[in-house]
This record gives sequence, C-alpha cells and structure tokens, in this order.
Amino acid sequence: MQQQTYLKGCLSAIVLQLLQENRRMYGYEITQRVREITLGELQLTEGALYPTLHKLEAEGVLSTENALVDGRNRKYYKLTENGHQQAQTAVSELTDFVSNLQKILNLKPSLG
Amino acid sequence: MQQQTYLKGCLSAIVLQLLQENRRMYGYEITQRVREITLGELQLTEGALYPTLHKLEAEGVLSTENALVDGRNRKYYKLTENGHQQAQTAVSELTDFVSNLQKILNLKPSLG
DNA sequence: TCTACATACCAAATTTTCTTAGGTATAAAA
DNA sequence: TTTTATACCTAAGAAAATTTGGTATGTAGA
Repeated sequence: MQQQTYLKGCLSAIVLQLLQENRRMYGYEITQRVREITLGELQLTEGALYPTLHKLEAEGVLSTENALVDGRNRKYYKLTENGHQQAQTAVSELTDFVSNLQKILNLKPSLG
Repeated sequence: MQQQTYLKGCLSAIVLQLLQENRRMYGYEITQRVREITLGELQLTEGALYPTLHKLEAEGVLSTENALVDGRNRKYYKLTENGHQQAQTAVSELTDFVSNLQKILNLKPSLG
C-alpha cells in the first residue's frame, strides 16, 4: 500500500494514458478507474489529481466541458489536438521508464 | 530522456535493490551502474543520490566504510542487518508498482 | 604545462510535487 | 437522520528532486 511513494512524477502520464483510451473522463472517474485497474493497490488522491488536471488544462493539453448528471456536476476532460501528441510522448516515455525499472529489478521484459 | 521525471520517489528503492545484489557500493558507482543497466537512459543525479544515501544511513538502513583507492576517497555503503528487511520490502513494493503501471499502460505482465 | 575530463565526495537554495486536511454540495442507502 | 458515495475544489505544509555551486585527485591530450 506504500506504493503511492513511487507514483510521484507519474501522475500526469497516467492521466494522459487514460485519456488516450477514453475520449473523455472526469476527475472522480479517473481515481476510480485507476483503483479498478490496480485492484485497489493504487489510489490517486484528489489533492494531487485536481491540481494536475488544472495544470494540464492551463498548458493546453486538456480541454473541459461541464455536464449535469443525476443532479451532480461533472467536469469532463479530453485531450486537445496538441494534447494527443504530448500524451503519446509521455506514455512512450513512461513505458521506457517501466522497461528500465524492470532491468534494474532484474525482471524479464514485458511481452507487450 | 525525460524519464527522469518518473524516477521521483523510486530512488531509495533502486539503491536498495542494487545493494541487495552487491555487497557494497559507493555513490559514484551507483550512478554509473544505473547508467549502464539502462543504457544511458536513466541517470541518477548526485544532488539527489547523496542526500538519499545519507538519509538511509541516518535511518540505520545502510552503514558505511571509507576507503582510499588510487589516491581518491570512496565511501562504501552496505545494507545493515535491519536494512536487508527494509530492502526486501521496498523492492517488493516497487515490483508491485511496476506491475500496476503495466496494467495501466496495457502492457503484458512480466515473465519474471 | 595547461586544459579538459573522469572520478569522487558534498551542501544549499530553489522549485516541484505530493500529502494532509480541510471545504462545498447532491443523492442514495441504512 | 446519519452515513456513504458521488463530485468538485483549495491551501498549508512537507517531502523530494533539481540546480548550482564547491572541493579534490588522476589521467589524457594539446
């Protein structure tokens, strides 16, 4: 459960990866998706996620659209045209990083 | 080359992994070893490494012994008895983290 | 000889980033 | 009606890295 420590620095790239796979997502959804994928082992905290989303939006990587669903506000984020390129770069770098961590940890490389 | 970003938080665990494999190592050697293993893709900066080593020593995870080699000072670090357990825990958690990153990135799990 | 580069250690100011700890609000379930 | 889930957010503080500087020796090249 102390895996959170290692997450530092990867947050933006994880968000961008999820938004490559999903046309649009909202913040809370992102936290839940990561929790699902990692079977509860990784939990994004909102205090880290929201500032990151705002930063990516300010950088022009993400754009937003608001929606009212079941009486609650949602703020959907999606990649901008420029954002798609940045996402590809970030995900590719994170993939390389994982590969390097595997080498350091003496793990066999991924089959992917 | 911007993989450095993702390294945040993993530094201690990487050091502990290398010290599980090598009885003792000195700081500069650690930076070079990581560079070798990752074919130059990951470079530990000294400004990050040395404070980390000092912290691990202060915590009783590592102990040191000085040596004079070819007219130059070296400070060897090795795991303390307690440190071996902490190293196992840290490496195990980092391995789990890598596994979770693979899931998020849609990579096949490791064969290791 | 002088310079540059590799080796080998370190500290401190700054910046970046996350954690912690709050806050607001609606809907559903107990 | 209280708790839990949903859904957004901010701000103070802490943690960790980057950046930039320093010291010092040995070696290779111009």
